[in-house]
Amino acid sequence: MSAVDLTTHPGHLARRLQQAHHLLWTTMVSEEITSPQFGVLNALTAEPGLDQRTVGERVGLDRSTIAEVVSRLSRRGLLDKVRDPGDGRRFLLRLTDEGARTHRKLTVRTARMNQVFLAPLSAEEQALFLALIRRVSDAAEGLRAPEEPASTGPS
Amino acid sequence: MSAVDLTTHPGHLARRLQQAHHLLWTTMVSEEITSPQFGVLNALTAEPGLDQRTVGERVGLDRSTIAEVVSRLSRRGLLDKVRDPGDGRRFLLRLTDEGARTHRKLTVRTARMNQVFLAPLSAEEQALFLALIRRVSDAAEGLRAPEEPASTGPS
DNA sequence: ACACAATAGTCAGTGCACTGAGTAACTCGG
DNA sequence: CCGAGTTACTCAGTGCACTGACTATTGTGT
Repeated sequence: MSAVDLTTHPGHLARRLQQAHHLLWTTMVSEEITSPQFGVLNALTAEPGLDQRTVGERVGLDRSTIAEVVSRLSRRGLLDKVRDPGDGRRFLLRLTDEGARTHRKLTVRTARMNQVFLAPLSAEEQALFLALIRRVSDAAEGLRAPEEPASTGPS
Repeated sequence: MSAVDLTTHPGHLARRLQQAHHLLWTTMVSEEITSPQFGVLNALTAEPGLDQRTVGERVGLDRSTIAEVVSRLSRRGLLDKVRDPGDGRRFLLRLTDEGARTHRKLTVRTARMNQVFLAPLSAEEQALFLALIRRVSDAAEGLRAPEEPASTGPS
């Protein structure tokens, strides 16, 4: 006994929400390009020539995951990856023409998909919904780095 | 140009939310047992002897994923898996003593973790937050099965 | 009883996500 | 200039998640 109601657990609901989103994405946007991959295309549309780590930061992918996503996109010819001549550690990423075209095409579809996804909510609820998720995520993200502020303390 | 603001995309935010949750879970609840695994323990606490497919349904895991999760839990001795004598296709699942103990222990910690996770929101906002996620997920889930009602139409 | 459909589960393949260990390249203090 | 630390990336290992193909069992209709 003493089982818990999972529908009051934000983690469980977050997982279900992502599953629901994945379902809509594959049917309404693309079966080839995933949502994180679109995020990378989008980041490189905004800032071409970004290095791999920074792209990961923009999209919310850690160093290992961004490497895999980038290698898939590059294998499909959607982006180019070249060593930074000024810093031999970095890889600079840039969309190919086809990458840019793919991004344009998917942008339209994602907009439609987001509308359908959020359709059960009123306009105010939609804004509130997004704001609440952002606040919770940002707060938890903040717990990761202990912040060590430029100490005004002793020594 | 014409890049999009990902912070207005519910899919992106859902993914970030789950990452944030994962971070808190591993630090505050357990590094061994994952959130989906806890879901399975919880379902079997509520309804011991459930078959594998139904457990997956309760927790929101498809047939392939529930198989993997169950095999991990069974390998660690947290549950037993036996053929249903009445239906040779089914496996019936039941927690071991250690499985039940683990569930009890983690229940306390998940409650604490959920508090921390939702701490940035007021009590009303928390309730609203959970309700909104549920509504969006349920609605998208409903789009999966086309519903084909017991047709009153022509033969 | 026998063929056909439906159901429970497995398996292979792909993709996201995190950790920890390792490598190459840069930076900074002496 | 040179050694120590930092940074960007890779690689191996684990785990969740979905699809599509396959097997075994059960259930149904005639």
